[in-house]
Amino acid sequence: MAVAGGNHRASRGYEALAWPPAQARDGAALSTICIPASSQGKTDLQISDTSNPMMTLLGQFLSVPGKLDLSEQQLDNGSLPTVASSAEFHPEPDLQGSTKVTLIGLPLSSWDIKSRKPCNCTKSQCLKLYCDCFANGDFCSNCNCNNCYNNPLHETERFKAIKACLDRNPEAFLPKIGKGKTGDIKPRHNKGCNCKRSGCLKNYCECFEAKIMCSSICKCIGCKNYEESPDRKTLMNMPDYTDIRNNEEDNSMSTSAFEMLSESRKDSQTTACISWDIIEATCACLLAQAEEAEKEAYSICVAEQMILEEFGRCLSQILHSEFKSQGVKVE
DNA sequence: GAGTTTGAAACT
DNA sequence: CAGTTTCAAACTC
Repeated sequence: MAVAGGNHRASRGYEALAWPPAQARDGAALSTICIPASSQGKTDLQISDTSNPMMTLLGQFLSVPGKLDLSEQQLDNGSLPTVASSAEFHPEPDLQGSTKVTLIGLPLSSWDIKSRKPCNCTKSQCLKLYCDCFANGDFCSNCNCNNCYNNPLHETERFKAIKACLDRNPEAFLPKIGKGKTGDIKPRHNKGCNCKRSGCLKNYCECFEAKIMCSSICKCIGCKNYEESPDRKTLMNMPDYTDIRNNEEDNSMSTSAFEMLSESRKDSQTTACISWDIIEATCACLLAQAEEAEKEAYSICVAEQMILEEFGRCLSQILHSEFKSQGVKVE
C-alpha cells in the first residue's frame, strides 16, 4: 500500500487535493468516519462531514465494514482504535487470519492464497518484511515464529513497524506481481529480481516463485527464466512443474486476478474496497504524527493540522493506488 | 533435521 | 546510492 510517510510527503496529487481544507485547521474537531457493518461484509462509509469534498470522495472510494472513529482525544493519548482493544471498533468476525485482500485492497491472487504458509521467524519479531505474514499484511496465525509481535496484542509496535516500512518504501505493501506496462498481457514482478546464482530457476527467485518470467526490469545475472530458455523448458517438462505450465496458460488468456479486478472496477466506476490493514497503516501514520507533535510539545491546533495533513497524504496515496489499479492517469 | 545457499530487506 | 549485514526461505545432504 502506498500510504504516505517520511520522504514521500510531496507525493503526486497531494497538492491537487488541497488537503486539509482551511476550515479544518483552526481547532475544529477531527472528522469522524463511521463504517457500519453490513451483512455483505462491506458497505459505503458514512462521512460525518459531508460538506467536505475530500471526505465525500473518500466515502465513494472506501467500502469497509465496522466503525472507525478517530477522535481528538484518541489521537492525543495514542489510544487509537485497534482491532484488539477498541470499544469503538467492530471488525467483522473473520478479520484475523482470513484476510482476502492486500494492503491496497486488492484481492489476493490464487498464488498469494496458496503460498500462505506459517512463518518461522526468530529474530525479526515478525515486524519486518522478512516475515511473509507481515509483508502480506496478515497477523501471524498458526505460525512457528518466536517472540512474535505481529498480532493484535502488540498493535502499537505493529503500527510503528508498518509506518517504518512505509517510510522506507511507500509501496512496501503493494503486491509484488503487477500487470506490467500498459498493454502488457502477462503479469510481471514490479521491482524485478536481483538473482545472481540461481539462474532465476529456483524459488529463491521471486519471479520464478511467482511462476512468471523475468522481465526487462530485473537485474538478475545469468537469467534462465525467459520464454525461450532451454534450461527453463527442460525444467518445465519435469513432472513437478505442471502447475507452472498451467499458470502460463492462464496468463496467456489474460485473466489474472489483478486484471480481472481492474476490469471489474472499471465497470463499477468508483466502487472500491480497502482492507483493515490499510486502516491500520493509516492509523499508524496518524499516531506517529500525534506522537511527534506531543514530543515537540506543539499546541493541539498544530497537532491537529499535522495529523490532518498526514491523513490527507494517506488518502492521496490510497486514491493514487486506486486510480493506478484502474488505469486512470493522475498527475 | 542440520547445515548451506540464496537473495530480499535492512542497515551503514 | 553502493556496499555490507541480517534475515528467513529454499535447498541439499
